[in-house]
Amino acid sequence: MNYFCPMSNEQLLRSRGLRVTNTRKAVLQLLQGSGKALSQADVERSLPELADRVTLFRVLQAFEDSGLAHRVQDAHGVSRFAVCADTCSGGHHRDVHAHFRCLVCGDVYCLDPVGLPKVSIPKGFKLKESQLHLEGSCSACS
Amino acid sequence: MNYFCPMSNEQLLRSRGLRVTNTRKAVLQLLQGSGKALSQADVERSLPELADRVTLFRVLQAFEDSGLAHRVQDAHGVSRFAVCADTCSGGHHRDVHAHFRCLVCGDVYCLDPVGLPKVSIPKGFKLKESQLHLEGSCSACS
DNA sequence: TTGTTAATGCTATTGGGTTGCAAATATAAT
DNA sequence: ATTATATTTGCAACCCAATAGCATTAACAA
Repeated sequence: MNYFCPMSNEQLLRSRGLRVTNTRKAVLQLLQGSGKALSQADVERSLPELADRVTLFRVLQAFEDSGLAHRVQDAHGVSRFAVCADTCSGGHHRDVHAHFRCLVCGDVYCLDPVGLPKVSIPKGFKLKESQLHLEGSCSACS
Repeated sequence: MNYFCPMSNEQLLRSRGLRVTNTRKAVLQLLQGSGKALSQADVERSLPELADRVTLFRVLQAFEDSGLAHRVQDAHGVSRFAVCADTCSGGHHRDVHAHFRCLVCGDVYCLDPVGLPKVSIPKGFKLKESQLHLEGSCSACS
């Protein structure tokens, strides 16, 4: 069991086959430090002058592709990114993601995964992944 | 009990406080006839020359606002619209929507509402609505 | 240190979503 | 039926997220 996993951000990036760059380290650190999912615009605002918009776009995409972070859409359909909870244990992804969207401030929070409710899927359909989206107001906006 | 409800589209529109126009009738009929949720682009493709883009945008928005249809986002965050299942019984909206997104063709299907799985919401958070998104491949794409 | 491969910056484009305002039209009032 | 009023529509214009192409730069391996 791996109770504590002091892997550095550099190791983390390398373990996913990503080269270590300033931009990636900074964005990864920002995502780790934030308790919520961040949009690209959030990153640009938090780290102005860090890198070009397109670069940030590709960095976030690379994080998703490599399994370092996952993508979730806010109430407006804009992509937000959050580091995966099981970062240390390897590429093992969860099947059911749960998120809470605040309809007032727009913030998106990751919740603990939950069990999939009994749903009857039409014949011939293949289920790959499922997400639960809860909407309402966060503690600050309630 | 209202086992059969032969309300016309015009009555349906009027019952929601919407004026009856050609565009609204056509879009409503299209949504009713389609087994899946349609994006504005889908509507434009199915009914070219029917109306201006902005008008379609507002028609779909009016349908959502009035409770005639509900909005669901596809895998790319684009809004899609589907007529509410309980059209006849009035404005009574369901709390838990379930949808299936096909990751291959992008189609979105409405599923029967399901019970909400037990989720622990952080303190101070207020839950208003919840949606379950299942992703995979539909029968045609499997 | 050098060669190879990946990452970045810049420019430019696409597409969904959106507002403001004037013209057209559905419905209510007469 | 006619007129008055409140909605709806069309058009032009705009914002922003998402992305492709390509030359340049930087990371890493040999």
